[in-house]
Amino acid sequence: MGAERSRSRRADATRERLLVATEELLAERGSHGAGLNEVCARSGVAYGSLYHQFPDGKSDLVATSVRRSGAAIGELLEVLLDQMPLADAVTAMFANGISTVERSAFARGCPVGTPAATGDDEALRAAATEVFVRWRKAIAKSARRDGRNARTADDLAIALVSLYEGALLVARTERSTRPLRAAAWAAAALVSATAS
Amino acid sequence: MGAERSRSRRADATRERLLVATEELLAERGSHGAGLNEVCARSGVAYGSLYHQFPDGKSDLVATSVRRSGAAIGELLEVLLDQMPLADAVTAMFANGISTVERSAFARGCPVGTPAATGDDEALRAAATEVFVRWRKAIAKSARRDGRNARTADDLAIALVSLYEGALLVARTERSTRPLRAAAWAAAALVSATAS
DNA sequence: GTTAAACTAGACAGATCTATCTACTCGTGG
DNA sequence: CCACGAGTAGATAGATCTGTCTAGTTTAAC
Repeated sequence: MGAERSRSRRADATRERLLVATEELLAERGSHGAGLNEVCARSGVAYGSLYHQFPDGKSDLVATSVRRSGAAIGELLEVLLDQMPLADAVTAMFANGISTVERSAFARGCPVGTPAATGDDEALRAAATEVFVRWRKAIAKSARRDGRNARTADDLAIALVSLYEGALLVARTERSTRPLRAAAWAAAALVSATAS
Repeated sequence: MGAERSRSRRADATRERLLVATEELLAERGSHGAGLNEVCARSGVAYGSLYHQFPDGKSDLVATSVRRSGAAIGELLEVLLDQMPLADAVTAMFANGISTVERSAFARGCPVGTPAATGDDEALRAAATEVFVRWRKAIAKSARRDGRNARTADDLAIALVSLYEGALLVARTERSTRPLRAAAWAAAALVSATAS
């Protein structure tokens, strides 16, 4: 489908810089707090270039950023789930979350969940939903492989995604990794408690 | 401490209307998305009155609102934990969350977690932290009463709060109560899995 | 090398945001 | 009754936000 029109290297680099800056700002302050002026300032891209790359404006930029961030995390998750048992992969994902908030000195939360929490924009909401569903499907697949029935696997997957998002939110709010460590422990307990 | 200066009935009513409107808007769109113009429009209070009641402006209003919402939920939680076993109280809190998002047609999330997710304001962050700590302490106390050791009780309490916040976020994003129902199931499983 | 399209650049307009300011009304104590 | 402070009211200022516009630069095809 895509029919991705080819873009020049320079344009690709501009898009990339814009998306990186947007992702950072969204993870820090959500969609309303991420102003396009600051996106441009942080990325070093001129205001006009933004509207050339994203003709539908902020809504387009934000939805694209959420999809991109979500896909990156989803790929990591899928690779981990292919390489190790569910419990270990989940632990690794929480460790990744800890690293994210620590590296940013508790400034950044989840680049998907944070904007989704405040979004009144339909494109953003749809993009975040797609991301959450992808994550959940990957987890549920692994959970079924361990012998759980479909319903249990789905519920477990949904709960793990919710726990991850909530723990990131609380950790960032409290400026402590403790919520993420406690959630990682709980996630492991949950995985083993639901083992067939 | 407090030394709460007495206020007239009229002033109290004005404060109340402002706080109710602020709480709604914060639960819908977070702190950056809740404009003071809209707070006034929704509450029917004039702009000037807002700055009379909350001289420190938005920061003051938002932090007060978060503390108030958090205290109300905390009181409900504490009452439930006094009246029934931990597992039942947790289930009731999730049912309460389901009712919240359903009544607002998935427009509103948690009036504490939603603004906290996007807040770059220190007063807001501190208020939300206080609220989370209060909730967690109530849960941990109940968990210890059931015979869990202090560490397990604390970790369980933190995880349950995170799960609640995350499930509200995901449910609102996906416009479905399924995440909250799955999280309620997971919360119950977690409580029973950690029983001594 | 020339030309057209893709891309970059920043000024500008209109809306909205927070905060302040002055004028007005209400309620209560003397 | 009246005077004074508490509270209400909305206009206004200055900053910031999104989106548009026009002009200039780079890239790639011929």
